[in-house]
Parts: sequence; structure tokens; C-alpha cells
Amino acid sequence: MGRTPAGETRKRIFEFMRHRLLAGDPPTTREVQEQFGFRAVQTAREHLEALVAEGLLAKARSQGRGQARSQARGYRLPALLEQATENCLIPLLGRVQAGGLTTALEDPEGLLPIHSRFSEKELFALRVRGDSMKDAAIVEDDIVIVRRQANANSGEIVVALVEDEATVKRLRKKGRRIELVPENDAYDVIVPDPARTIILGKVVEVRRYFGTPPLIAPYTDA
Amino acid sequence: MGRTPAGETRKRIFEFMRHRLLAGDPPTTREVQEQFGFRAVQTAREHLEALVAEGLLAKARSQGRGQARSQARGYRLPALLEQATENCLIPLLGRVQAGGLTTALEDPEGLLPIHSRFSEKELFALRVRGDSMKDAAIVEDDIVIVRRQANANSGEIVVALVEDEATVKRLRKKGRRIELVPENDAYDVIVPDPARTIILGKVVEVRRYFGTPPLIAPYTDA
DNA sequence: AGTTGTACCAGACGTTTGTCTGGTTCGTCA
DNA sequence: TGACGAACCAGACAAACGTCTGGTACAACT
Repeated sequence: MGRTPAGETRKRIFEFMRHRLLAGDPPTTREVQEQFGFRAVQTAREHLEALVAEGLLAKARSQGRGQARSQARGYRLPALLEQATENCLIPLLGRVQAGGLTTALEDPEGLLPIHSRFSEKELFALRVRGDSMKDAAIVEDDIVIVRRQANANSGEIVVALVEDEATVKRLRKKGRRIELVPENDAYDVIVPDPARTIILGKVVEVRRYFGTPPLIAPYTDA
Repeated sequence: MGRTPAGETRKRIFEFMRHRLLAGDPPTTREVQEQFGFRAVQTAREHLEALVAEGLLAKARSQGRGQARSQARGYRLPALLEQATENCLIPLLGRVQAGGLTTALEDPEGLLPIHSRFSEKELFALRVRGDSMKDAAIVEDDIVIVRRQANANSGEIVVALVEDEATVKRLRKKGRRIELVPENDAYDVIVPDPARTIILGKVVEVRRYFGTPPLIAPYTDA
């Protein structure tokens, strides 16, 4: 029977699917059936296939062999399919004061879940200490997300290890020399000894959380 | 045969699972088997069950009835299980200049994928225009993530609709009156007409992207 | 030499789950 | 009034998939 107003149930089903899929828990056809009180699997299936036809859902490929049948729990969000490098966990390193090179990078608060175009392995996050980048709108307790790279262009904001201390500054190249420029009149430009300075990476993102701290997963792997 | 050095394959399997699960595409036991070239399903299964025993993986509950059997593609990341309200898509609204109340909130750039403790429905994101919050380290083109709420405490940063224009300011309450305080000496405090002012929500997060823009999903639903 | 533990293999059983065939009810439009 | 499509239902088949039983090979320790 055409019980519901037309497309109304369909929309609710899409919302349900979207939530489950974003949670990483793809439902089966029968779970959809039960969720919406259908007495036939086929009803749920027809709605789902209609959503696929509309392009709102996608079905996971049956990788490899025959393709007649889809896989179990195989509905996906098409937008997420395109961007494989979506969800990842990157180490969030605490505010480092000093210490050796290795210790400077091994004080993890945990793993920060982010969405990024970059590959997970080339990223890490660092909590900012001090106000030397105040005029670049980066302040104490901000989290900078850093892409590991040994070089950067002049003008980019980088994380550098100077004399075993990690610091966030704007990079300025003068010929073959480099300078680390704070964005705060109260601080002086650092002209580091190249032999004792390593560029850890380039800041690709800044985040600041008010009130509620970010979701952080416990640090598990190395 | 004890081919691999001990725990080496196990670690690689965990990495594989983690990637697949974060991508929202949980593998089957047999997919793990093929991925690692095992000739028996059981081998993959034993590794997976070992990871569950170590607490690195979890198995999805067979919700409801008997619990003897797990569901298909049922391995999950335990950290993600605990926090159901993880992954969500929130509308990113463009920089609004003017326009009616409704139009002010309906100029979506797309859907921004984020991880948050808040429920998806109470959140939206807004691109910041102008430098009136410069001293609070919020500048042009920043993205503020806002939790919808009609009231806020004094001192919190809010998004308010004043005379049909959306604006980010710090809220100050003076008795029954409210003030919207810019954090920039070049601007004056706004003492808005309460009848023509609505607090849209409170800023819970600020983001700034350098170089590479954020991942944004196309706007689909209403 | 025996024991123990890890990593692996072969094959099977039974549930889960996608898919199919065929049917009903209702609203809409010609 | 009939045709048609949308939404729904009943029941079944077959592939996918978790799980089990019973094995082998090898290293480490006693």
C-alpha cells in the first residue's frame, strides 16, 4: 500500500543509512527492514536500490571474480568512495618543552581523528605552546596539523626542530640561508644554525577547540 | 610454519584492518586471508581473534536475538565503538554578506566531514568574513564550527544574526542587556536591538587550512 | 625427548544475507 | 473504467561468510 506520502520513507532510510555508514557500521538489507517495520525484505531492498539509482548510495564492488552479487553489508556512501584517503588517526603530540630529538616527538596525547587529503603516515599534530605566532592567529593550546617534509617554501608556516626544541614559525629563505620568523613583535627572528636545525614539516591546518576538547583515541600502535 | 618473525604479520593485519575500518569498509575474514596470501580462512581468523583478545579490535554485537554468531564483516575499531557520535557531515555555509534570515543560512559550500562529540544535527560550519575577531585569533576565511543554541554564557564566542547579517563576536551579558564584542580595537562594541537579534549558536571550534582546502562532500540532503 | 606455543593448513557445516519470482493494495492519470 | 506505477508483502534459493574440527611444521624451553 502506498502508506507513506511518497519519498518520505525513502528519505528516512537514506538518513538511517548515512548515519550507520558514517559510523562505519554498514547495515544489512534485513536490518533496514526491521528498523522501518517492513514485513518483507524486498521492500527495504527496493528502497535501497532506488537510492542507488538516485546516486545517493553506492554498492561496494565485488572485487575480483564474478560481479553478479554484491557483498554483505555492501552499501556505501558514494562521496566517501571517491576519496579513499578520508578518515585517519594521527598522533597528537603534547606541548614539547625541550628534550632530545626523539623525545620531542614522543609525548603523545593520543590519536586525533581527522579527515584529510594527505596520507595518514605523513601527518602529525602538535599542540602549540607560547604566543610567538599570535599575529598569524595561532595561539597557545591551538593544535597544528603538520605534514612531514624536510623542506618548505619561503613564507610557509613550518614546525622546526631548533637545538632539540620544536617550534612553530614562518619560514623565510634568504638565498641559501633560512630564517624562522615569529609573528609577534615581542620576539626576534631566529637565524638558526643549519647544522642543528631540522624542518619537521609544514603546517597545513590549525584547530582550536572551545570548551569541549576534541575526540581523542588512545594511543595504540607505534 | 612459523614463517614470520612473530607478531609481524599480526601487526600488518591490524594496520590493514584499521585502514579498511576507517574507510568504512569492513573486510571479511576471507578478504584478510586473500590479502595476506593465507591458504586457509582459519589462519586469518586466528589472527583476527587474537587482535580482539588484545583489545585492538572489537566484534560488532549481533543485536537482539542469540549472540552465538557474529555478523558478516563484523570487526570494528573499539575506540570508535565507544564514541557513537563520531563521524558526521555538517553543512558549511559560505561567507554571508547580507540577505534575509533564511538566505543567510542557505548558502552551502558543501558538507564538511568532522569528528565531534556533539550530535550532527546541532552543528553547522561558517566561513568567517572580516577581521573583527583578529585579537581572538579568528581571521578571514577561517571556518568556525557552531553549535546551535539560542543562548550562551557571557564571554563565549557566538554567531549572531543582527539585522539579517550573520556575525561572529564575543558575547557579553550586562544584566539583561547583551553586547556583541569584537576582538579588534578598530571595531566598536555592538549593542544590538534584542528584537532584531538572534543568537544562532556558540562557536565550539575554529579551523584554518593552509594551501590545501578541506575535504568537502557535495550538498545532498536538506 | 617431551612439552608447549605459534603460525599455518584442509575441508566442512550452518547461518546470514543478497537476490529473485510473483503477488496485493492504492493513488493517479488518461 | 482501465492502465500504470509506487509502495508493500510472502516465501524461497543460492552465495557469502563466520565458525568449527582436526590436522602439520617449527621454534623454544625443560
